[in-house]
Amino acid sequence: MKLSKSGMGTIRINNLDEMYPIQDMLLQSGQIVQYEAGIFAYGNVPMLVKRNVEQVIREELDRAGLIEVQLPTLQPEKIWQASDRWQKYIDDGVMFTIMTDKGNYCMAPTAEEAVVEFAREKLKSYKHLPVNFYQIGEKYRHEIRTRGYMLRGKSFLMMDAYSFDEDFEGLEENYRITREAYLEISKRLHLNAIPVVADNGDMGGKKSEEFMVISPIGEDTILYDEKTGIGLNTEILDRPDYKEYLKAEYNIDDISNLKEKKTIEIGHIFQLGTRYSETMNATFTAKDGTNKPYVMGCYGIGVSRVMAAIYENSRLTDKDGNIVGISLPANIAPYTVQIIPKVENEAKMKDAMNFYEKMEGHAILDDRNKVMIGEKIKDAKVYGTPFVAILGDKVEEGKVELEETLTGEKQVLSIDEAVEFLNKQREK
RNA sequence: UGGGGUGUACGUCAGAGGCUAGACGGCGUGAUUUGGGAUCACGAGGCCGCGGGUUCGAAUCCCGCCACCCCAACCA
Repeated sequence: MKLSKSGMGTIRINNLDEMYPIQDMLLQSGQIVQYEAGIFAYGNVPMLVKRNVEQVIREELDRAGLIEVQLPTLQPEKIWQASDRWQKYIDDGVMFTIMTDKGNYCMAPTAEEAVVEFAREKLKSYKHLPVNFYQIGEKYRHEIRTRGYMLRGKSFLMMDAYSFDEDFEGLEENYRITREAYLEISKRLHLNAIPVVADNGDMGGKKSEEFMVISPIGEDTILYDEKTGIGLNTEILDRPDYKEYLKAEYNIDDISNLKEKKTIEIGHIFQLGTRYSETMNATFTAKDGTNKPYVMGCYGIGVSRVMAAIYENSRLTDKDGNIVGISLPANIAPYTVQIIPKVENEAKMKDAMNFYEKMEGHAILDDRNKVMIGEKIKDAKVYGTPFVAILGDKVEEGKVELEETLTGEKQVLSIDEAVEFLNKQREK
């Protein structure tokens, strides 16, 4: 991206929101625009960050054997009538509906109905199972209370997967595989997600786990065992038999290690069973020739929420702890480096163009005229590139001064060395 | 949906009955500058959230509404 063509002026950040400083910075610098509570536009960089998050999720789910599909965002009333959730969702007020004289529709708040409709035409025999379909698509929920900018909006990007099995043993396996993939995904996103059993620990029947990332901006609270890394629902302590229960289920006997931690819920996985397949009459032919409802699971990750969490984790501070910018992880940052040439110096400008082209789309070039270099160096902190490269009078020709924004460490490299070094950073 | 907070310029915010509503950024023009948020000059930009009231006079006081934010609740 060339800043001279990006419409960017110079940016000065004022008083930042204490609770969500980075998202406020995105707002003040025009990288996101709020239309009303919970509805945002994404500028180039946040949009690409979100896309990179998607890509990590995609790669890990594909590796785990899930199949990507795309289900409709505009969903007809009839499939919701089939599962008996149309009126419930309207009464709850969470669904955006479109009523026309030729039929009623909703903007997908979730996709259990849509996926059952999708699967029933294909999965007719036990021979076609197991399957786990996933999609990454926009979801719409009329949240009465949105929260934390993009952490909980009315329109948000979600990865939602739905597994289909013959029986509960199959479901257990699909669930286990997806759960493992979730842990890999959270590692690659630099978010240490802890699975927490969501339903009071009543095992058997329907199991569900939330993936919680410890964060001061979290909206939930969990009990975290600092010794074992196990996360627990705070409601567990309300059980009369909690001591025995913790020992039996988690082998925890020292409760003093349990600490309350604020967390962000980035994902949730469920063993659904036959609730949807039965009500929607979606069946397959089993080995014994009888028709049986699918045994289903569903699995969600809040992609835009993950993006927001990554941003809030990427704050750049000065010696006094003031927040001065953003430094994204190199494997998520769409641009690895922001190149700042001295524009008036023709040789440096030529070097910068050369460098920019060799970065093959992974660099921002600050080629704006009439902006002083000092101002550019300051502006370089708001797009979150993990590195800044300065080509000024102080550096000899053919070389760049490369600074890691997070640590402030500087090194002088030739352009080719810098390209190689930066490309390697992205692999991490 | 219960409790709390805030609405004044593009942004952050002053202004607590009195004349033409301010500051600092940002934006525009010109000059001087040019490695860690330059300086000066000039300029554009406001129905002081909306509606009603009190008053000679309201951004300011009163009533109602709306919006946004936060806490609970719910969710990814």
